[in-house]
Parts: sequence; C-alpha cells; structure tokens
Amino acid sequence: MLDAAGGRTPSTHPALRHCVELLRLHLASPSLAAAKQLHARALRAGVPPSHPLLAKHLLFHLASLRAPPLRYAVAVLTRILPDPDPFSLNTVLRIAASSPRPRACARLLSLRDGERIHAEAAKNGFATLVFVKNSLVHLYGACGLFESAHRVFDEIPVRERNLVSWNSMLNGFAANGRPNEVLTVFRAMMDVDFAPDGFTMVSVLTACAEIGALALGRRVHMYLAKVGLVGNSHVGNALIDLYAKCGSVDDARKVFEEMGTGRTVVSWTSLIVGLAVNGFGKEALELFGVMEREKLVPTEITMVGVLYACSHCGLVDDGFMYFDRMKEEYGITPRIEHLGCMVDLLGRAGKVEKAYDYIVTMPLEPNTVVWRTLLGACAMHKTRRHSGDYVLLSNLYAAVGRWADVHVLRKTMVKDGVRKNPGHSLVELRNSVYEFVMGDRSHPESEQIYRMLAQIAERLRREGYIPRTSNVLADIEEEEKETALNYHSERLAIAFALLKSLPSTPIRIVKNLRVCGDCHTAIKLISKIYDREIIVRDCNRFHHFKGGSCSCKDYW
DNA sequence: TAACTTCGAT
Repeated sequence: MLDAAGGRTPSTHPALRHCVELLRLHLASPSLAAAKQLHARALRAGVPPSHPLLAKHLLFHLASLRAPPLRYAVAVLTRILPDPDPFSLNTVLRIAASSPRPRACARLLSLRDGERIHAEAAKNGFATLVFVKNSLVHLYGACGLFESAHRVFDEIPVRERNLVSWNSMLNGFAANGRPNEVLTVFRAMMDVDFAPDGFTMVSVLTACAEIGALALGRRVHMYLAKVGLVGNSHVGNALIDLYAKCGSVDDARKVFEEMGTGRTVVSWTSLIVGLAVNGFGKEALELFGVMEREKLVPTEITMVGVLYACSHCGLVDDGFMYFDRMKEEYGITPRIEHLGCMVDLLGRAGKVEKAYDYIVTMPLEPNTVVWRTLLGACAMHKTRRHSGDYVLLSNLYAAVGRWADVHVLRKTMVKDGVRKNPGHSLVELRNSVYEFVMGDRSHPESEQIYRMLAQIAERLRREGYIPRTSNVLADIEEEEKETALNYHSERLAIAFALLKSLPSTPIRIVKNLRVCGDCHTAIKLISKIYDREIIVRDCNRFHHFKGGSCSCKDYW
C-alpha cells in the first residue's frame, strides 16, 4: 500500500514512526495530554487520520491510562472503521469494560441497540478471534447484558475457549449479583476439566458468599488447598469475606492468620468489616489498632468498617476521633458512605436532632441512604410514630422536589409492608441451598413444613408470644396479618431446617430484606424452645440467636 | 504490548 503523497508505505511515514516511538516511550508514565499532542502533530505532518498503525498505538496508550477516555478512544476507532484491526477493536472494548459505568460505554459503542461494534467485528471476521470475543463477553457481563454475554460465549468453539473466556463469564455474573449462574458456569467448566485459576475462584467464592453457602464454601476451600491456590492473596481475601458473610468469624480469622505475609490491606479490611457486621465491634477496632501499628495504610473502605464498628458499639466519641484521623492522618476525603456512618453513629446513640443537623450541614448532598439512616434512628427511638415518620419523610422529599426519593421511600414502605414484593430467605442444608418466599407452597414437602410451622406457632403462643405487627401493616385485615407474619420466608426456612437438619448444627438463613421486629422476637424464642443456634443474615447485618437472645443489642 | 479479582454506610 503506497502513500499517495510521498510514495512511502504508511508504516514508514517518518512522522508516524516518530509518533509511535514517542507513544511507546511515554507508556511508562502515560498521559492523555501527551497522547493528544502527539496525535495532533502526526495528523499535521500528513499521517492519514484513518491510519491503522496510528490508531493502534494511540488506543493502546489510552488504555494504559488510569481513567481511559472512552469518547476519545471511540473517535479514534471510528476513524478506522469499517476496517479496524482486531487489536484496536479489542483495546476499545477493554476500555469500555473497565470503566466505572460500563453500561453507558456499551451504549456509546451502540452495543445494546444495533450492536454496531459487535457487527463490525463479525463482518471483518475478527470476532472469530478468541480475545475479541472474550472482551465482548467481559463487556456484556459487566453491563449485566447476560444473554448477549452468553451468546458470544456460546459462539466460541469449545476448543478455542480459554481461561479468559470462562473467567470473563464468571466475573460478569459474580460482579452483578447472579451467584447461581456463577456456580452453574463453574460446574460446566469443571465438567470439561478446565483448570481454574485465582480469578476463577474469586468469582466462585464471591458467589458462595452472596448466597451464604457455607458448606459449599468449605468444600471450595478444601479444593483450593488441594490445587495450591490458597496462597493467592485475592483468594485468601475472598475466603475471609466468605466466612464473614456466612457468620463464621472464627473461620475468617483463621484464614487471615494463615495468610501470614500474604496479607494485604484488603485482608485487614475484610476482617475488620467482617467482625463489625457480625457484632464484634470492639474486636474490629482492636484489629484496626494492630493494623496501624504494623504501619499499614487504611483505605476508605477500611474506614467505613471502622466507623461502622463504632456506630454499632455506641462509641460516639471514638467514631468522631477516627473520622478526624481519617481526614488528617490518612488524607482520605470523606465520602457519602463515611458521612452515612456518622449519621448512623449519632442516630443510634439517640442523638436524632444532632444527626439531622449533621445531615443538613455536611459537605456532601445527602442521599436516600442517609435519610433512611435518620429514619431508622427515628424508628429506633420513637417507635410509636413509626408509620408517621415515613409520611413525614415522604413529605420532606416532596417539598424539595426529590420525587425519585419519594418513589424509593414508597417502595420501601411496600417492601416493609410485605404485601407485595415478598422477601425471600435462603437456607443451606448439607450441600444445597433452598429458597423460600413468603407464603410459598411450591416446595415438594411444603405440607410437612406448614405442619411444622403450625407447631412452632403453637409453642410460641404458649411462651406468650404476641405479634405486635408494624404500623405499616395497619391496613391489612387481622387474619391476613397473622398469615403474613407466620409465613414470613425466614420462618418457612427455619421450619424446614428444624425438620431436616442435624440437631447439633446451627441453622443459617440468608434473607434479602430486613428481619421484621416480630420475626426477630419469634426467632429468639424459637432458639430457646428448640435449643438451636440460628444465624440470620439480613440485608445489612447478622443476628446470632441462641438460648432466647440475639447478638444484636441495638435496635429491638 | 492483546482479560478479568477480593473489602463498603440503611
């Protein structure tokens, strides 16, 4: 191919050679400004804008930036369409997938409707190259476009599928709350004897943690030891998180100890957060102290864990002390999560007015979570005006025109009201996880389960248990109320576990919504009556029920 | 020079 002007081949155009050389040199410390400058200079010197070599090197440079500019990358790519080389195509897909908002990037690439880039890739035959397909799987997965991800994955001939193909699939599901799909794909991977690596196993462990599959997690742990992947620090961290999310703090600690020098700040953070959410706030803070003595620098997530621990232990002054130290010693600018912790800290301690003042004067715009934290504090300390608080807050949002928040709040009310949008509970028995939704009769042994439930209700009554029912349920008929409460998904799951599991083992429940006040009281009693340890993980905390009491002391 | 990880306030 000859360049019309100079008769040289494009790749030897001196300005281009120079540009490519400099782009390469700058890779050690990539800079957007430098790249743009070099690009402009090359174009001025007469390098054709659609020159594939220019695009290729420019894109690679952009991809190595900390926050790659997708728009610019797409503009560069567009210049060389419809004949992009696979490398350039792949680089742009990579940039899109790693961006904080992959969905928006996919739209920019017309991936969702029209699927332009995808079609372009297919047209040129490049999509048959496995690494382009892997990037597509990754991008679709990151966007939550699972059908598309699956389709591309299925298009890759089985022999050509590599570890990246499998991991991109698994990661897409794991990062987007689809734990069951992760386990399904992992099984398929095992079926064809594909050897997993650390990336694979992090996705698998994340999935186990999400559904609270402790027994499965233990088996995975043993497998990891067998294949020698326990030394991988990412895997170790995922294990700490898994055990903590399954309520097994001792196991989390053990993994942490065994990691030895392989520990990173993420390991410390995972255990600190794990201790805090399990109700071991003091231990979490002690661990943070040890971490500081070891001269490790906490991240903003570490500080979320520390502040969380303070608020759940009622350590108001310590909370403020850590908050100040976070800013001054570690130079971390508070994010909305940290401010949310501070509101929770004040609110839980009964300083509701102060919490409100804090919200209106804080440097960031409060979001729904912050308001809801305040609402939680109101509910905690003025329980009688509970449903009134919803209305009050709803009006407050409406008054300032925050209709989205009004909508979220209404949804919360419906959710708490349990009439629509039922909560579900997961319970693990040996190697399987069973799911129950309120009033569910789809389980093959549901007759037996409901008989058990009736027995439990009877014994609860004899213990003097009277459901209070929350005000949100006020518009439900008396009889329906009783049904709603007795058939809450966690109760079905507990009845099932009482029937089926070994009496010596704790019952572990994972619930998507919060345990309601009545169920909390009921489960306390059940733990006493049936002399069973019951561990419930709900949307934001753990409840360890034993002998009629619960580890969470602070809100019921 | 072609990929992807783990921890987060209600």
